[in-house]
Amino acid sequence: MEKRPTSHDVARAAGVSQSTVSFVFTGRAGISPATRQKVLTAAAELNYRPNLAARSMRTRRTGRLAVVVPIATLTPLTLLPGAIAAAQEEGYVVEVVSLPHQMTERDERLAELIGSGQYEGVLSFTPLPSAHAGSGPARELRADPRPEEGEPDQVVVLAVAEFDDDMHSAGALADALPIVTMMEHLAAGGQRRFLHLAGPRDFRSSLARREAYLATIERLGLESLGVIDGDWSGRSGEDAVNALPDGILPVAVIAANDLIATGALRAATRRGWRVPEDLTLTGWDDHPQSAFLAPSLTSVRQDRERLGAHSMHRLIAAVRGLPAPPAPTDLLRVVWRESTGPVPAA
Amino acid sequence: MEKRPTSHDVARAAGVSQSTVSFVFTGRAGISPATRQKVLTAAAELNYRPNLAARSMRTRRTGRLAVVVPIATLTPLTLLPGAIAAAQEEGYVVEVVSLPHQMTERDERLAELIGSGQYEGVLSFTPLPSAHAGSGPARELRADPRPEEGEPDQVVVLAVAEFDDDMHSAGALADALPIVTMMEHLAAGGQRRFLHLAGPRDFRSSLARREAYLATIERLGLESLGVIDGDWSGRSGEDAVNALPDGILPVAVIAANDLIATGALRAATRRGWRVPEDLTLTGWDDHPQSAFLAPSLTSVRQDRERLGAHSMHRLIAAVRGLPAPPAPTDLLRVVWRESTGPVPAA
DNA sequence: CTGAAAGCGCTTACAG
DNA sequence: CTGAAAGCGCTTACAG
Repeated sequence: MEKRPTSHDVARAAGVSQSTVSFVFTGRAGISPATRQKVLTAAAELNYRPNLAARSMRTRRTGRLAVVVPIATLTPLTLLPGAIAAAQEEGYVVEVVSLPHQMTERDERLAELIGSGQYEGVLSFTPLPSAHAGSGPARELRADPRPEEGEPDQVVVLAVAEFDDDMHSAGALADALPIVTMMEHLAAGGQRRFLHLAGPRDFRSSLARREAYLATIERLGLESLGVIDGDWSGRSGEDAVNALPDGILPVAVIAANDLIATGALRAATRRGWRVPEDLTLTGWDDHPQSAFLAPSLTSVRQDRERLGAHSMHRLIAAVRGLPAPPAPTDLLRVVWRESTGPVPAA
Repeated sequence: MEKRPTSHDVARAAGVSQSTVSFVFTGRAGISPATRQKVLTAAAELNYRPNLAARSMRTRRTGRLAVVVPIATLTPLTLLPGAIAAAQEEGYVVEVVSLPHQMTERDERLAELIGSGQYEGVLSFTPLPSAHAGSGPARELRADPRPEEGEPDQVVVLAVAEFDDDMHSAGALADALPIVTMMEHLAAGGQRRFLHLAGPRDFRSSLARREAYLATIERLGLESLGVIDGDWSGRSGEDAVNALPDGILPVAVIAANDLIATGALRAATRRGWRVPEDLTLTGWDDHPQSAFLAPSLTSVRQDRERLGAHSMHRLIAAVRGLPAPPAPTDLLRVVWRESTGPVPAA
């Protein structure tokens, strides 16, 4: 195993100075095509690649971004492929850092990360402690670009707490719009009585769905049996439906996610309620299994790849001091299935 | 925003030479406790942190590992948290790199990655092209440690194609053992007729389950209706059960994963077959929804966090030239539920 | 259009 | 036990 060739080696082989080699590789203007070609040929021959540590030392730019993920939750991981691909396209490398669960440790680790000088930006898939919101060496960005020029040492920290800010900025309740769509469809089909199996109150996505439900009940003059709080789990859906009194059928159940809906379906089946004749049911997330339940579950599909890519583009824009890119639209789509009766024409 | 302090700044503040500061931070022996303390105090005051790019340039070690994930598949992502945490504990930083789907592009990108000099090791969650197996600047390691000393420039590339090698090395069929466990239990309960809904033949995990199924049929002298190939999808499970002739009940269906099992359950329900009375059913993966199907699905739970951690430890051992750590055991556990009848006592 | 030279912040023999 | 000095491989004014 020989030593890696350096720009000096390339320079010698090409018969030019070392700085010329550097100029070629940094794409600086003013190198004659002939020289450029000589350098490139020599470099290819030697299998030369610039040493990025050395470059980073001079430029004081690392080209690295960190993505912070909570170790316990897997859901945010599904955003990773899109985010990573987006960063790679922009010439960044992304490191995934997992944060401890315990609050104080977590804050420490995060502070260390931000202060390490290793990253130009940090994207958090988990809510940030308030200490990092707008103070200290880091700033939490919402939508505004970096205000000042010429301070590449500033680390941009961006929390993507479920992308709520962005989605909300795209129009009130935009992120819960499918709830409205589904309810309107069911109401048009004759459903008058609704029930919402909600997620936890401390998730903004959960709150948005709840609000969309309530607003739609109000607007369309429907009857609501209420909102039953849950914790995203199948158990909470099952318990909720088991606790329902007899004689409330027919009812349209709007669950906050597929897991809750699956639990609800299980309970309804056990009680001998027919779906969709007695009870219609909708979920959210479109898990792979949902299409194969009996009956198959109407749900909402999210383009998580585009969502991940968008969040990364937002971070990179902030790092570069550019305005935030527009939030993507059409990320959500209702997938109609048997649990809501006849499938409407697309 | 001031400049980051350097070791010179710390030296000046502590009244020692710059090399002494370096010695303290690299943990070199032979620094008096008093001096050490002075340096540490000054460093803390200035909020000094060694510049890792500079260090990396001198030491020629990057402290960075890459994890390669196929962009389209999310399953391997569930191994990430464990792998990342393990690397962090060992003092490495891990970058996640997504590979293009197209074969030739993919190989190029991988070669570039390996040759980039940026990583001390590469862990692949996707099978590697054969070109990288044992030739070129990279080596694919299976279980043997790095043979030679003193060549830190060598990049260790480790493919974790479903961890098959490792699992197999832990004992033949160890990774499909739960299939045996489940079949023995069902046979003990009186089931004589079995059917296997398999996954694709080009997955080693799928093959192992198939072999375990066939071997157990043979060993216990059971009747097998055959093995029906599938593609891991719910559709393949649904189609398989729909295509079954009448009059084969009772039958014990062993599905290669939960998705196939969910499709099979749907079809069985549609045909009016009672589960578990007429047909018992098992899956694999223990998806969150599986516990809330009606009936709930017996499945196999994998400790993916430990699996991810193990693969990372294996890579790190190889990078350091140490022997491979022993493969973890007890990573798989059968979760008994309604779809196989009365739950056995734990 | 090209080159000589300084310097980014460290580590590490080497000398004391 | 501590320090002066070389050098890792680059980028970038500066001079020609």
